[in-house]
Amino acid sequence: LGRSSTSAEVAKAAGVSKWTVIRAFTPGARIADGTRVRVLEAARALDYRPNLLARSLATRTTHSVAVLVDDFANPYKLPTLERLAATLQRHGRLATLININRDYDHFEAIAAARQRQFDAIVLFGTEIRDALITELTGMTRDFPLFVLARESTLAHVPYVTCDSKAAMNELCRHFVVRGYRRPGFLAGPRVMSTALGRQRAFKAFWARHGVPVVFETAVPRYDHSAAAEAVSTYLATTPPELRCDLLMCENDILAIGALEALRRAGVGIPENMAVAGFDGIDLASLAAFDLTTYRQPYEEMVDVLVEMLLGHKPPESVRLKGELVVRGSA
Amino acid sequence: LGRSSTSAEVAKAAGVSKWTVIRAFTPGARIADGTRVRVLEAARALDYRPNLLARSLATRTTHSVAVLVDDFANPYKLPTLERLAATLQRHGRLATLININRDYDHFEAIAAARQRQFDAIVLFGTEIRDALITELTGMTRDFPLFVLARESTLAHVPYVTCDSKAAMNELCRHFVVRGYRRPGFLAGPRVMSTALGRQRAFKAFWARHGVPVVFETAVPRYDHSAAAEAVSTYLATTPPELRCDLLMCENDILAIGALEALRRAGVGIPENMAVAGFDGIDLASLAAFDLTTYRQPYEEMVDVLVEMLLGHKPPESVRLKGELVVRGSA
DNA sequence: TTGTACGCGTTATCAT
DNA sequence: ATGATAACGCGTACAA
Repeated sequence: LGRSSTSAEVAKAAGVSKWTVIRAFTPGARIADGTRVRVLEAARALDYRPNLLARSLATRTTHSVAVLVDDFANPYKLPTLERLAATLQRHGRLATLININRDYDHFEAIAAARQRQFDAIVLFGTEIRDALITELTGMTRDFPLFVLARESTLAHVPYVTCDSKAAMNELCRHFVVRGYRRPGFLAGPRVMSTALGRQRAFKAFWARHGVPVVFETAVPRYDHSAAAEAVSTYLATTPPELRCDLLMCENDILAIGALEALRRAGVGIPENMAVAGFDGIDLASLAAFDLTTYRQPYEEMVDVLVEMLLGHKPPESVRLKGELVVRGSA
Repeated sequence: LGRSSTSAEVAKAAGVSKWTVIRAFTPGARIADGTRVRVLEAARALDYRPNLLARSLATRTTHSVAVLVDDFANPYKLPTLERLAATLQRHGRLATLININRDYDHFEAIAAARQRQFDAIVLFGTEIRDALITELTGMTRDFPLFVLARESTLAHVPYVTCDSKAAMNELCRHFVVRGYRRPGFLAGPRVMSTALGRQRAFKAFWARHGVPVVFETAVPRYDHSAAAEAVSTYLATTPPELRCDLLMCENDILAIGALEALRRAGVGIPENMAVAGFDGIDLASLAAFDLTTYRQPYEEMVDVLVEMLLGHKPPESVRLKGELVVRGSA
């Protein structure tokens, strides 16, 4: 990226040794004010900037973290990525985005991250079995791996997520107050869904209240059309009196798909069937959706994650509380 | 990221010199089959992987590119980022996401990218004056800088965009056929809007047809609520008979905001006012929006960009054709 | 305060 | 085919 000058060149220009140049750029290094000024001038003239690659090779730290993502269909990932990148940047770190897909799996990603000497790896809501993580990280207890927006059952792999239990309790208490008594749940892909624990918390709540969950289904992708299809099928195969009166969806995208199907079928929302989502994506507030949802505290989640990443905070799994957002759909 | 072994360690284990170890990992290097096998065995036992940092220092190429983004409000950026990351990965490159914002401007980003020896920089739809780019890249003609989803007027800075002129012509021909004769345009922030050239192309079309554009306004952010507000104001201050009968919005997010305001005001869509967007985001297809739009060929855009990035294709600015998607809103 | 030697882990090139 | 030397640009430790 453009031939830049080296410390040796600046040294020659300033009439000092290259190590003195390094010192001029090292905060808190013992160097005479006079020479420092002279060096900085020469450096500016030559547009010198320390080569961070060489520095990393020497210091064994790259100040860059790998962020693994496998589902780009959910809009909430965008502001989260934005916040994550910004927060890391504020601390002098850079985030490298690694797309996990059919052609590039977790193995390859982690191998690449190791070879490139990343300081840490963040699994951002990726679908992966915990056993696989253990295998990938080679059983190492101090492998700098963090999970964001998903739970892990591995004690040595800290995660930061939205507290599903607290969220579901708050949502369901609201549903109870509103008089809903025939709850249903629309889940996403099994592995991911399990790691989120939302369905579990949802069922636990109603079980405690002695209310049966009358409908449960899972769609293969976090995709509004998949959700719409599932709901359409449900409506087509279930007479109105047997249907749920409240459909809790695992995330907002699924909820939006559900709304679509209900509207198409002429089912009144929320009179005939209420709908709620999860995440709190920006678009949920549109009148077209008016979606009741639970907002993930993604800003705080990112902040906590980065603190752990930087070692400012001990690496411990954290579940953060979000915020119930009541709108017209439920 | 976990202490990995070095070529020297493998060398000792295999009873050869470290250069022989390197050779075993260098495709097309002259090495005896026997020793190669022996080395690879030792390497596997020690879980050796070449340190890409050291390699980069020696080869002066990092195989990683910086992607600068400043607006995360537009959902179409997510699939584009997904594709960009995936395509680069397929070629052994990694994409580092740099968030441009109030605290971290283009200067800082490009400085960081240079210091970290990125192979190239991609400006992904960022709002920036061309003059500033020249300043940032130090007038260098061969600075590996590319612009995605935006036009640049700098001859030495290649860009890849959706052809605004072709797109607007296609959209407007459709509008003409449908009988719309009072066009209006809702634009985004000025600098960015100019670089997109959509408004210009829109006006040019109607000028050629001798039809005046009866409404033009710009909102300060690409944000649905800003758009809704602007449209509400327009409706409040303009009697129905003076209003445009077609509102072309610079992107889908603005269009969705416009739809919101029109619905709230009880304006019939498309009878009283038709609405069209641009980008072709996934959600535009929802019945709640049913938005006529123009789909950016983001897959192809990314592919072409990466080809240029890798030097497989000469770095030339390209305008690609997208696809008109006619739906109920216009 | 400043200069020197050496190491970080690889690649390129030359000598054997 | 293999080993040795130099170089990539910077950091650390130590000597002057």
